[in-house]
Amino acid sequence: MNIQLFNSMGRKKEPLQLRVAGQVGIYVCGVTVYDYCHIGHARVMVVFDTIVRYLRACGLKVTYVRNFTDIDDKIIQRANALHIPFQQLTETFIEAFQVDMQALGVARADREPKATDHLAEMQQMIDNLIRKGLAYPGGGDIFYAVDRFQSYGQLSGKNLAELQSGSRVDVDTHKQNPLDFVLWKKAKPDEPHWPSPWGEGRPGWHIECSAMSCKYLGESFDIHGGGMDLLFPHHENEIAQTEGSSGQPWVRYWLHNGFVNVLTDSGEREKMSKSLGNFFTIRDLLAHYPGEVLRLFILNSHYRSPLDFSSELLDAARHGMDRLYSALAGAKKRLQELPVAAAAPLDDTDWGHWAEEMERFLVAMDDDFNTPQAIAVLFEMAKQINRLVATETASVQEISQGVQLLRQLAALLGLLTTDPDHYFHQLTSTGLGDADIDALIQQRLAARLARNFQEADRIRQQLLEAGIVLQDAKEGTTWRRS
RNA sequence: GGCCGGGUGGCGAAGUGGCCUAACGCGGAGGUCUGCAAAACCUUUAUUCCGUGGGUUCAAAUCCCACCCCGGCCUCCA
Repeated sequence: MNIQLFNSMGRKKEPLQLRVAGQVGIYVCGVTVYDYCHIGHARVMVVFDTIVRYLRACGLKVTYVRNFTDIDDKIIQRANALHIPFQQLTETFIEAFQVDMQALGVARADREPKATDHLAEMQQMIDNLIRKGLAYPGGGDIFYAVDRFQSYGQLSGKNLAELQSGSRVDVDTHKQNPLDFVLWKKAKPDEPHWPSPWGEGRPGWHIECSAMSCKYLGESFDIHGGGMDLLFPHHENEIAQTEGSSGQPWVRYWLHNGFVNVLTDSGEREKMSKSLGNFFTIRDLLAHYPGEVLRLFILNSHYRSPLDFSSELLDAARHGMDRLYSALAGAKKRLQELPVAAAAPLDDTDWGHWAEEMERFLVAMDDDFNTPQAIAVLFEMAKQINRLVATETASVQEISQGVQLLRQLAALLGLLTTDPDHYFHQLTSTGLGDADIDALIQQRLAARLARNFQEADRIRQQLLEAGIVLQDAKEGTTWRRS
């Protein structure tokens, strides 16, 4: 293992050196559950899912923690607007999140803590901060005093003076410094609230990640991730809270993924976000594209780069995905069945002629998780497999080994996880069932045998209009959705 | 205003000092196969132009300077 990763703290690539050899703790800021997730959320989840898969493939014991923010202003607003208890709202969208993630092939995290289950831990940390003189009460709220935390601004590369001069925040009169942030909010009427030593209220946003990550990963751990927009102020504040409270260095590596942009009607590109209302939900997209296509779309750009979203680009990703599965389909036909991916660790297997491909894939992933380069290796393998499949004299073992490695590497990216037949047959919202399609194929076969090509072409055209593409081969005709 | 990123072919996207006359994918063109197709395969698609202009170097898409443009953060946001 020779992983280099870009640390937002310091803004440069560094070798991954773990606190405890062979073990990694990783915390990723999850979603606020008041609405369906959009493609921007999909990006974070897919990116960190891939990183976790890769770390595990490298033989590391990973503990992955991903939270749900299930109490905040927007949740309260939305729940009030719908006249339902906020828990009902958050449970609905936690459930929706899980469904979406499964479709995207995002594995469950080892821990998926909710903020409202950790009030005690948060209060403990706030109490610590007060006792250490880093937090103070004001108007019933508890604030963090940023200028009492020495290295405030280190992560985002800002200093307090710069921040203040550009501040757009309405200054709360109870704050000692405009940049101070709230740890505990005094309850307002009609808001959910919990008892605390400082009166009824609810936690501020930043404190949950500090409290929960420490609970499940300890007061020091290896990797903390999230979207680029969380870098400031969220992660900056998390550091101030956690290190302020524990007095220890907290996170070793900060990873931030870039944004998904959308093109506006006027052709401008802007960040996709809930507040701008310009988002595409994962759910809507899954109605038109298999989850793996969304994954390929996301991973075909480096995780730190901005990612432009459009349906044309998704179509291109689907064609690319089709190509990979076509190679599998061809090999399956030739081998009669697809080899099962071996359970053995990647490095221990003798991949014969394919050793170079594996090496290139691993080198790409080692370099700050360069998935675009890793994907390029997959496409090159697909091409070689296609070539071998078309060569009468090719070694069956070589094909088999290639397919096995291709699937094993692709699986690290969450790709090629299903059977090609299933892949090509899914999402045919044509009204035609498999049996109908097969019947039409039989009719067409009869017409072809009778050399009635006009009728055969008519049936093919009929199917095409229903979204089905036929592929004639010596062994028979197969179909896939167009 | 401050602070970060980024500008690579028709599109997306790697590459960040010599293997770059620039990976990979999508799209396009021609061909093989096919009754015709589709898929696949072969050939081709940036030939001193890697935003613009300077500079450093034996050598730059890659380093430095200036400029232009785009995006983000500085308020909730993945």
